[in-house]
Amino acid sequence: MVLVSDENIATSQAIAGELKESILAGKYKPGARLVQDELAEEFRASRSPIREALRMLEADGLVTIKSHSGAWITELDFAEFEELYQIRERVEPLMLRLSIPHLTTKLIKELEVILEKLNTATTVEQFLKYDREFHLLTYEGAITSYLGEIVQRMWNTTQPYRRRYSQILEREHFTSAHLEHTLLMNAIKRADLDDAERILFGHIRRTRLELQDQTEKEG
Amino acid sequence: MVLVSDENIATSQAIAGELKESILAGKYKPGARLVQDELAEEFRASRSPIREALRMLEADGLVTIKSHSGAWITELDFAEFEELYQIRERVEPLMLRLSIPHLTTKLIKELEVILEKLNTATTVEQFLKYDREFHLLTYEGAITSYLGEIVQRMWNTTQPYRRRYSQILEREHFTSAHLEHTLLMNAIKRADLDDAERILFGHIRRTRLELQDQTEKEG
DNA sequence: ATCCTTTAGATTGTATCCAATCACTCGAAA
DNA sequence: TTTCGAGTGATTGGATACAATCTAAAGGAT
Repeated sequence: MVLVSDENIATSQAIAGELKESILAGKYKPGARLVQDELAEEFRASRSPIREALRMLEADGLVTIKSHSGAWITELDFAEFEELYQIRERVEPLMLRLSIPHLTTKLIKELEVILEKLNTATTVEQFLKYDREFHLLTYEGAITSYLGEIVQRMWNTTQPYRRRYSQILEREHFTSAHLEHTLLMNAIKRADLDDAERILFGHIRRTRLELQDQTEKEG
Repeated sequence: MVLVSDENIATSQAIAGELKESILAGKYKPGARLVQDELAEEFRASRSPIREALRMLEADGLVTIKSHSGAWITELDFAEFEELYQIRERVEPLMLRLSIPHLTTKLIKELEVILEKLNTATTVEQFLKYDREFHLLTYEGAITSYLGEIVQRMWNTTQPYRRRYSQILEREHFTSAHLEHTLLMNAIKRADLDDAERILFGHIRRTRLELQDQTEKEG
């Protein structure tokens, strides 16, 4: 990502960035409360920038604020998780379509490296990491103002749940994912927009349906 | 909409709400600067809640904040407008699909009343008003957490531009829209999800392409 | 004349203090 | 035993004061 936009980052932004990293890394669990005073002490700042940072994270969907009450790490029930996946099915293929024509050969090589790591991943944690990197990198070419935000936000909020749910999945799932990722990679290299869209749609949809099945089995 | 959620509204929220109304009503033009001190005076409050309100509006996409510099009413160039329409094409049909099964007969009657007004609208301003009401009401049945936000946000940010661009459109456009709205209404009454999705997709897409053509003609 | 640097004013960002609100405990009454 | 209500401590919301930063204008050098 070529970011030149903001030269002078306010501390509220810096705090928001660090907190975001922590949340995505799983330091805070969904539903965990964030107390302004504690955060202020942790970041050696007053509550003002903390409050602003929390608002920014709320916009990212990572934090939920309730007035006069507090801030919590956003928690999704399964219905909400499913909804986000349905949105992803519709939106990410578009993002991919807008991206592919602008992917450089350098970026495509990078994608192949990550795909290799993804296909040889042995732990769930590795799989999650490279899966995220791979997909988000395929969108790198898209020059967008809003779509990118929406997509990132969905990946952010579903992150802890992807971790949780992927432990349920059968081994079969990962081999399907493997095949789909390879097909996707080929479509990208051919710059076949329609095919790439179709594969990605199917990929996300299949994952959603499998999760649905598995969680129903559990009750 | 049945909203019971927040009992005790903070003043920052109240300010955000009022500002939002003003912006959508066209009081501030896209690109206009919002100075915190001036807003504070206008709302008889200090800058703290103003700053929070601006952050909330930023999340709504109505305002753009640049650190150490200021806040402006979000301004879209035509490419961004087009992008939002492309997202709408993908996302709103889904919203409609989720909504239709939960539409009550009372709501459907309401829709027919608005459709009648829409079809007999004589001014662009009337058309815009009833068009917005009609479409958003067709989504009323959808029980969603994120999708609704996304859709509302897109209607919000494109509002001033729909006004601007619809003055360019030929009379032909409005008759097409008329026909599509009627087809959509019928599909909704039949609860034909696939058909409704298809019609809505085409409706949004056609509008986008016509706007593209017209603006290219102008230069 | 143009470009760069400096400087003053305006505006945003942060710290601190006080007020408003919430949540929870404790106690009393049914 | 349960339920309701008052009171208290903790936490968030808002006001004010000060610091940091940006912007634009003025002046000097090339």
